[in-house]
Amino acid sequence: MLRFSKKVEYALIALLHMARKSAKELTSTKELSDQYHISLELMGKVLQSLVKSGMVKSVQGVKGGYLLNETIENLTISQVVRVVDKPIKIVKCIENHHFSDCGQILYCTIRSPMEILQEKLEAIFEGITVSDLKDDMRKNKINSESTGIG
Amino acid sequence: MLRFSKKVEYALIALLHMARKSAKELTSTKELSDQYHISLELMGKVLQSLVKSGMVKSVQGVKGGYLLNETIENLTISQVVRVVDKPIKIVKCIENHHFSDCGQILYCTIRSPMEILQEKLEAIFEGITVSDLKDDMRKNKINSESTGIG
DNA sequence: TAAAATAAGACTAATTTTGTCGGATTTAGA
DNA sequence: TCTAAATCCGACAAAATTAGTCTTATTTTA
Repeated sequence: MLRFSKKVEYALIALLHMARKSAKELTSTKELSDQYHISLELMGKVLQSLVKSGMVKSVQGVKGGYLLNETIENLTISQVVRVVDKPIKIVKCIENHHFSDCGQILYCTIRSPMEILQEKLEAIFEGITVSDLKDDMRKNKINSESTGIG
Repeated sequence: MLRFSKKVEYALIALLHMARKSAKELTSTKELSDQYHISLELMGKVLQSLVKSGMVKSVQGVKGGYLLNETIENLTISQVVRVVDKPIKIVKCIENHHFSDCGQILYCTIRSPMEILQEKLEAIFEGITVSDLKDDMRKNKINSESTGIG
């Protein structure tokens, strides 16, 4: 229906992988690339954007690698998507108010409701942390349903 | 962050347009194409898939056109997306259980949580009808937040 | 019969996503 | 000090998806 990019998948896999290690243990690009069959270069780039965003720290040189800089409870899916992809909107016309992309005012019959939908989606992505992924989210499922957060 | 295809946009615009007319008044492809600056052929194709799905009826020949077949309260965004796009999943590996696309079992560290996320997203799309779009969803916003439906 | 409309499939173009390549920098260890 | 293994980074290329076009057929009103 709507799909995450590979970059997002790879980022989540990498973060989860690191989260499952001890706090000081490094993870290399090659290790992730081998274990999950991901292109070394692509995996590297994704990790580099995670570094830029401050989510992970890098250690350069031989025996270098990456480690989490944040507690995984603080890392939301929303942040990850924003960091490795562009912060794309559900429809183009709500992106930076590009009215020029709309044929005319009437085109925007759906604009306002789409903005609200966008907020709802973001609320979901902000409500899920990497920690939830680690726990498989299952044990939180009933709870989140009853609270209406998801 | 995640984007609807143009087809989905066009379908929603078309359905909304029809919903704002009287029940028996026809809407032609040209009318929509002109008013919203949408390619005639593309708009036509989208309308044809709406017909196939039973959401709208078509009347052929001169003075033909389309009209809603369902009450807009019954038409959810989820249905519209499924009809004009493929029912794409948030990650590929939960689509028809294509395990072959996963490098290995461990690749799927994120599979199970993604399935749950998928369910949450679908719940949102199923919770919004074309009728909500017509009403601009604003008046329903506070209500839906408190009920947790959105 | 002509014109205006839907129906439908094949094809092309544009865009986005995904992956590759080449080289630069950093650093541990022999 | 040299080498190897790692991060870093930008440009490029390939693949996949999306968007749009073209052509032709069919339907139906006037």
